[in-house]
Formats: sequence, C-alpha cells, structure tokens
Amino acid sequence: MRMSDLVAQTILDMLDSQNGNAEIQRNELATSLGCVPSQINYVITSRFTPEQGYMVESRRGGGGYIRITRIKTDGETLLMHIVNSIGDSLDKMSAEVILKNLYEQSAIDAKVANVTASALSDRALRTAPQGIRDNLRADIMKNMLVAILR
Amino acid sequence: MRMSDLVAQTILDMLDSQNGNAEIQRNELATSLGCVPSQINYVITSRFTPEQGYMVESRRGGGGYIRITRIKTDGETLLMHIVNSIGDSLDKMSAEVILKNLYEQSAIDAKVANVTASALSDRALRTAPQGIRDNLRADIMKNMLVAILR
DNA sequence: AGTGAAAGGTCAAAGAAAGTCAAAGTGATA
DNA sequence: TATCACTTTGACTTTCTTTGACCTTTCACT
Repeated sequence: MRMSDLVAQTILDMLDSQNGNAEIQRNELATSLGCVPSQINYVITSRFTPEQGYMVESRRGGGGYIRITRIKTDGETLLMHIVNSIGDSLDKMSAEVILKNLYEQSAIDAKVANVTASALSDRALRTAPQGIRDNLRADIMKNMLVAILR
Repeated sequence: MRMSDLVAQTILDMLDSQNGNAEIQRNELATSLGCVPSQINYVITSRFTPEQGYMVESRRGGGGYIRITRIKTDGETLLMHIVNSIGDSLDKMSAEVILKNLYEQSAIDAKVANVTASALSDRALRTAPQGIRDNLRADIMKNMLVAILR
C-alpha cells in the first residue's frame, strides 16, 4: 500500500469513528505513520478537497492542528453537484447565476446569497491580478458552498 | 487546550457573567491558571483590542488591576465600526477573532460567520500570491460585512 | 520628599506547529 | 522506451505561543 493511501485511510477512519470530524497533529501523525510531515499536506490537498466534500481548517504555532470535516451530504446534494461542476475558474456572471439559482431553489437564503456574491465581486477581488481572479473566485465559491452545507 | 485560549475563555466567561465587564489582577489570574503573567498581556493584546470591540484600562502599583470592558452597541453600529477599522490588510487570525466576536455579540449568526470565515481561509485564497493575501482578505471581509448590513 | 514594595508593561528570544516548493522517484501506458 | 501523472522527500518559511529578564507606575509609610 502506498504511503499516501495509508495516510488517507487513517484520516478516513478517524472521520468515520468521530462523526465526520478529524483533528490531527501533523507531526505526530507523520511520525506515527512513518512519513515526512509534508506528506500529510500532500494527501490533504489531493484527497480532501471541497470537491470531495471536505472542509479543512488549520492553525500553526503551539497547539496547532489540522481539522478535517466531512460534509454531510445525503446522497446527491444540489450544492455538492455544483461544487463539482465549478472547475478551477469561475467568472462573475456564472457565479451570480449559480447563486441566483440556488436561491430560487431554496438551497440557500437571501442573506447568504448576498454575502457570498459580495465576496466574489470585482470590488472584493480588486487587489488580485486580473489573471487569477477567476481562479480565486472558483476556490472561494467552492469553499463557501461547502461551508454552507456543513 | 492552549494556555492562551484558556486565558481568553476565562476572560470571556467573566465578561458574560458580569455584564460585559471584567476586572482582573494580572498576577493572581496568571497564578491561578498556571501561566506566566505576561501571557495575560499577550492574550489581551491579541484578542481584546478596540477593533474587536473591547476597552482595556489598567493600573499599576498596589491595588492594581486590568479592566476589560465589552463595548456595547447594536449590531449595525458594531459592524460599521469594524468595517471602518479594517485597513487594507487583515491577517487570518484577526479575521477569525473579529468574526467570533461579531457572533458572540449576536451581530451575525453562526452560518454567516462560518461562510465568511471559509471565504477568508488560506485554502480559499491559495491561488493568490502570498504577498497580497492579507490585502485580499481585508477587501473581501469589508465587502461581506457591508453585504450583511444591507 | 524619599523609599521600598506591589502591581502591571515591554520586548525579544526560544519553542512549537503547520505551510511551501521544487527536485527526485515511480510506475503505468502509449 | 519516452512520457506523464502521481508520490515522496527535505530544506526552508511563516505563523502563533510561551517564557523570562528587565522597566515603569503607584501606593503606603516615614
């Protein structure tokens, strides 16, 4: 078994036994599994993405941690479906259409729709170079949608 | 639990039970929690700043004290105040502290707090060059908070 | 006023995590 | 067998916390 699979499996086991919530210490886990710490990051970024229904939060420094949360998705949620359809770039118009749709289908309420839209506006992203704005929008949108589901 | 979180929680509990007003003795609190006195200062300067809606007064010498007061205003005023206090850069921790605060003071609900936090996470902003992330965070945060107000 | 004890304040160094990135390795497959 | 995607590794960076030595202010008492 590949090391990356072992790491992923370990995290999945934790998620299963802890109701979809796993909090790990990077160095400790790496040591206990016998890999380098950055391997953990690799596994997380490649296998615990929003597309796959996970939220990841972390903190550095003393008492730091990495927390992975599995989004409760009862089968094929509309929201997850959308997260998966986004890809790595999302222009403003499409973002707005998606939000409007979600709102019309009562998947999100007006306030959340508004707040989300404002995070994706050009004004909010004005410091980002033009070239990456749509990529940013895609990432932000995916992360927010997953957080809404949580 | 981190010592700094324990200190912060202790102060928050006092604030809650004493109508937004906590008066502590630095050495006594440090001793009772088992930390060094300057830890108290660290916690106060990192989590109970004016931007976050707290006033801190203190006095040295015999009978000295540190008094922390939660500035009470209605949600709108608080929000506007915070929007205005955010400059053109905002690090992740400050963003989180601000959101936690707004939530604790019922200016925003849990879902909005979560969604906003996820829009400001490093993962959501990973495509942005390091150098501008905090600027982006400031812009996004301001736009979202204003949208909440609307 | 002068003095010493009793607070609290400051700051920088050390410690404790996690994050990044690019180079090197592996393996399936065209 | 050349290539391409996925993995592994480790040196270096960034962020947050803890600690302690030293500083300043205030008070009570001569």
